[in-house]
Amino acid sequence: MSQSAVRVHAELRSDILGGRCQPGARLREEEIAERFGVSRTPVREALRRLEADGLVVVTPRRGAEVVRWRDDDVAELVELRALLEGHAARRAAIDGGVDLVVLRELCERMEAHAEGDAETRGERGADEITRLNMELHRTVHRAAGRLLPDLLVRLIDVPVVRRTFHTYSEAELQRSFAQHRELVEALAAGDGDWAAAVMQAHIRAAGATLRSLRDPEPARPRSGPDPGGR
Amino acid sequence: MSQSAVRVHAELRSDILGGRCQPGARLREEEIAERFGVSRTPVREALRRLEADGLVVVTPRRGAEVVRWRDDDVAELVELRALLEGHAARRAAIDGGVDLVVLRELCERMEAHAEGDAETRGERGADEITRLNMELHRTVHRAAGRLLPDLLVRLIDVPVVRRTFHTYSEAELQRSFAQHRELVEALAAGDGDWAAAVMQAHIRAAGATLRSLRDPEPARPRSGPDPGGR
DNA sequence: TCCCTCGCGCTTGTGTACAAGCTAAGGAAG
DNA sequence: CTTCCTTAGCTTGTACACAAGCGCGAGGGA
Repeated sequence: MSQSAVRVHAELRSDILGGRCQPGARLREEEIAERFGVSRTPVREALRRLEADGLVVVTPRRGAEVVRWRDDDVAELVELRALLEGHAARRAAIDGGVDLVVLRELCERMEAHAEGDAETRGERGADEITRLNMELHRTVHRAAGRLLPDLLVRLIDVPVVRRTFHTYSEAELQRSFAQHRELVEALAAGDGDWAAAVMQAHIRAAGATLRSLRDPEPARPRSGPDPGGR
Repeated sequence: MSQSAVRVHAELRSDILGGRCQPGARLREEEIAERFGVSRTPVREALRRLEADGLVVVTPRRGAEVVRWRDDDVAELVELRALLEGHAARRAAIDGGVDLVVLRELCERMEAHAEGDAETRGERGADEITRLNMELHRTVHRAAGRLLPDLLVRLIDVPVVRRTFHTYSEAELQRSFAQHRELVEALAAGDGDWAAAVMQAHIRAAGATLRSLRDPEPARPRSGPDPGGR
């Protein structure tokens, strides 16, 4: 799985996370194989890995399709992230094995990226901020243990989470940055409870944005099974 | 992946969980293919799924080997199980969507299996108790959400956890059963904090047994990187 | 007009052959 | 005798071909 399969996996993953694949879209093996100029074998491998990542659902004789997130799933997602990332922050603060220099640098780079006017920043800036933010969180997770990061992948590498920063208002963005700074401060102080609390607030704030975003969005006509068609 | 791959996956999984595969043992594709009378293709699929389950580790050009658990991994495992299963119990108690009848029946069947003398019970009885216990826990998880059960699979379907009941003393077994009963009572009462506390105690008690078990066991000479070979 | 059934086509599941890379053993040189 | 290099074998990665199942549409009958 070293060469082709890895490439296909990474590419498809990026497509799904970046929203370039509609939720529910079928992923036919041969089509993907043709697109990447490889055979179906590495494609199958990539799809199975995406399934393990929780990004696609594969049904025995029907193939793979991009996973669809329901509203209650999103609510549970936020709940579990708050629980686990809060725990991660506490452990990182207590164990003291987290690299504060790296964290502060990530904070600075994020803030620098947001410096420009929100209008001129565009999608590209939001993508970069998203990347840096995920890197920051991941750094905390790694400091908290070996099993935890693998568990959190399924909760964080999710389209729904990935798009959050694209929708943040200026105020929400600033609050997010402030929470990052406070988190670093709590970690530096070795205060587990403080770190956990900040992280929980951070996650739940993002959750609130997500919720308000998903309510008023009738963009797609067929968002559910149409009830009685006549 | 519907027929052969599923069978191979299930079989290998059972072997690993049952301790019939040494941790660190290499799993060569052709060997397995021959054993099951299939080609390497479904075997590869099964191995990738086992990797997703966290039961094997596959290195790019070296193939798959049964995962090895270090002592700190086990400690973290207990920590995370206490956190997540505690949360699951709380949610199940609050939401009230858990089937108490099923839970009580599982309790009864477990206790019935333990009725016989510990000597006459043997391995077979411990296996059955393990199965029932996992079914009980899983029932609680399912009542707590849709994402949580998938997350917990990686923490529960683990050789070390699976073997717990084989090592319980009579007293530990009875305490475990009592905690199950108390958990059901807390769930019936809809008391989230109570349920979470019982579950946490239940998990951590098992963790203590695990710890005491792994300390005095110099069975394998090479348990670590031998320091200085001369 | 509606429903049931038959059959065709598309997609995935599996088997097989070949290519590529890693490991380890053996030989030659210092 | 030790060490490095070469080569051979083994194992995984990929391509390709065939088999099997499922869905969907067309056609016929009630």
